[in-house]
Amino acid sequence: MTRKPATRHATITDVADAAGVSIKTVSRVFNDEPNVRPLTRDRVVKAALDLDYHPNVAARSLAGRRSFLIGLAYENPSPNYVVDLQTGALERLKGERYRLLVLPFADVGAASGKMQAIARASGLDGIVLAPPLCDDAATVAELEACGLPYARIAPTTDGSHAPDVAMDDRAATQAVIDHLVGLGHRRIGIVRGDPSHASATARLEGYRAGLKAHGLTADPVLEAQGAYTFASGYAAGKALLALADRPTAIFASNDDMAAGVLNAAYEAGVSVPGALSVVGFDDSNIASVVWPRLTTVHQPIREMAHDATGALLALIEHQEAPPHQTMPFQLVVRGSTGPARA
Amino acid sequence: MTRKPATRHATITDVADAAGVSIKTVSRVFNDEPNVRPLTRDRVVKAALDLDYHPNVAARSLAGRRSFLIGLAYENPSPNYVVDLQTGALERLKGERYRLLVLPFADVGAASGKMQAIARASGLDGIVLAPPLCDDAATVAELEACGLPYARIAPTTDGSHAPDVAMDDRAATQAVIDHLVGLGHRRIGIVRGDPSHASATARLEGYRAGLKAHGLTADPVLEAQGAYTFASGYAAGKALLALADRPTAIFASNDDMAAGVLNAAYEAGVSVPGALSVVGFDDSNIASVVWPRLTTVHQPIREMAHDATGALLALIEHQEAPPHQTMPFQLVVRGSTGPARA
DNA sequence: TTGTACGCGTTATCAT
DNA sequence: ATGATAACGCGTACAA
Repeated sequence: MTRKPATRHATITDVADAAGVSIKTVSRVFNDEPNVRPLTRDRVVKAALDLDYHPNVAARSLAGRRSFLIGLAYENPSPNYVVDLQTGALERLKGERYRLLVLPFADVGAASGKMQAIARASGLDGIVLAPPLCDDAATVAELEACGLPYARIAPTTDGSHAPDVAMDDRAATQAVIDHLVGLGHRRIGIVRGDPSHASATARLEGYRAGLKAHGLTADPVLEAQGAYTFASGYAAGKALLALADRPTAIFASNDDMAAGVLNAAYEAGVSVPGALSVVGFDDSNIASVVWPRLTTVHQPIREMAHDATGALLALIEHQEAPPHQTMPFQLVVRGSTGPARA
Repeated sequence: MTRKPATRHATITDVADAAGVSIKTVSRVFNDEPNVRPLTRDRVVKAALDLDYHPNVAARSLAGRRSFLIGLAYENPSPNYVVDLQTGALERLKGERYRLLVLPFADVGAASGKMQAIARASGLDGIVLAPPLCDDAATVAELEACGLPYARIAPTTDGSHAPDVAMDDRAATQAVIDHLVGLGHRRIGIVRGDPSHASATARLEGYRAGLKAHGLTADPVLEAQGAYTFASGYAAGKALLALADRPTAIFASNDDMAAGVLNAAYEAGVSVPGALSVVGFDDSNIASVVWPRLTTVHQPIREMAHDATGALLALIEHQEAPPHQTMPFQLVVRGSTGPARA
């Protein structure tokens, strides 16, 4: 077993010496700055290659006053959602000098008011806020106050000057109701999302508005409370199916809960979509993994995370953000919905 | 709209002045070094609080020659697995000064040979390697050569001096076979995992050894190839069920594929567990979300990630790693397995 | 127990 | 187009 030689890594000075230029010129080359002759550039590049030189991140951060680190803050119980989020952000960062720090929180309370401290402790250049943090007034106010650049993914509330990439949850949910009513359903239940997520409210509103648009009256009994988790969907589904006058269709405010409803239906011996139609929201991985496959609203989380990250970069580098962006939603009809029984 | 005041953050010098001490003393306080009178310490702490002082991460990294950044490298198609991995690592880091950089790779090839460059580009102090990267000879050799501290999660191969937290995949799979044979199954199929994952081989070996232990001969026809994804499991399940002399039980090398098999069974009108028993591996989120719930091997991924991260920290800070650790596995029997038909 | 002085490897300013 | 030199904010010998 050989001892690791304490090889000092090559520094910018080494490269400068080897290339016969000053360190400033090397710096220019590595920062794609103008005013360096192609020939000089080549010499520097070659010297760097020879010496296996890599700029020191810490030194760059210290001198440049920026870390090239951005955070992705979220509080979401669904692994599928989380991975989509990360993937989108990471994809945008590919090829950039920025790196991503993931910042999961157990609940909004754990993040609220501490965001600035976390950002400084980690030396972040900016933060991408995913639901429900992006809708937390305290968090937004804090970030706004301390001037840290941030962007929001799928916010449902206003009151922020930060760039964001949103989707119209309310309209999407209305489209769900249209679909179900079109299949002949009249008694439609809902499993509400975690009330601390603003999206839960938007979807509930869309549900009610959808019913109203078709001349149906919302029945409080059919509005079961969930928490965006599989277990909560299962429990809510069980309750809904135990109703004397039970619904022929259930809209779950996300896919994980819809999967729970599906399970409750199996247990109750209610066939889907024969005796019960089920709709989810998100079109996350799980929607295509359960049986029958879920009819759901496709929410382009990856793209949203991607674009929000891009907006944040623009904000950091040019102090200006692209305009507010709204993504189109799309109802994906699969096997879990069918005509209402005559 | 108020303009953000260009407030220079307080530095260690400001705190030193305010507390009437030297910067070295402040440094001592913030690094929990001995030899500072309680009274002095209090003065420093108070001054820091007043000035809202937070140590500058970049300066610390530069002067201290370490970034307090560790990477978590993986290549895994299952969101559930990935989130468990991250959660475990993050839990261990809670309260420490270290931060986590996630490093997902599209495939081992994308990581192989580039790990060192990535580490230097991001200024990592160390890396946690998850499957299948932890079993990639090139990656391990590279890390070994450049002397970057690393730890491995659930490795299936040897040839590394790094600490690791493993599980006996082979024995676990044998236990699966024991369970199935105990239920009267004789014709047992397998959906193999992605061959680039060493775990796929270990599980295949366990499968074969399990059969042999019960005097059963392995039938190549029953060894379908999968890739650890839902879709691959679905395809493999379909193929297995289309066999003239089809299996009465199928062991899928991970839960995602087991869910795929379940879907294939539904489509083929084969009832589970009535006409077909299905077993997964991992006990990831999806195992409890499909119907029927999957009998599977519980792999404590979070704990493994947690402990491997801890081992890495020990390696970084004390140049010595805790001994190799093996986690116990556990067969979780749920609804997807039942007695073989007479 | 406390302080001084230097170095870490860059970026940035201002010459040239 | 290029270079000299001063920050950047902190850790660390070494001294007191």
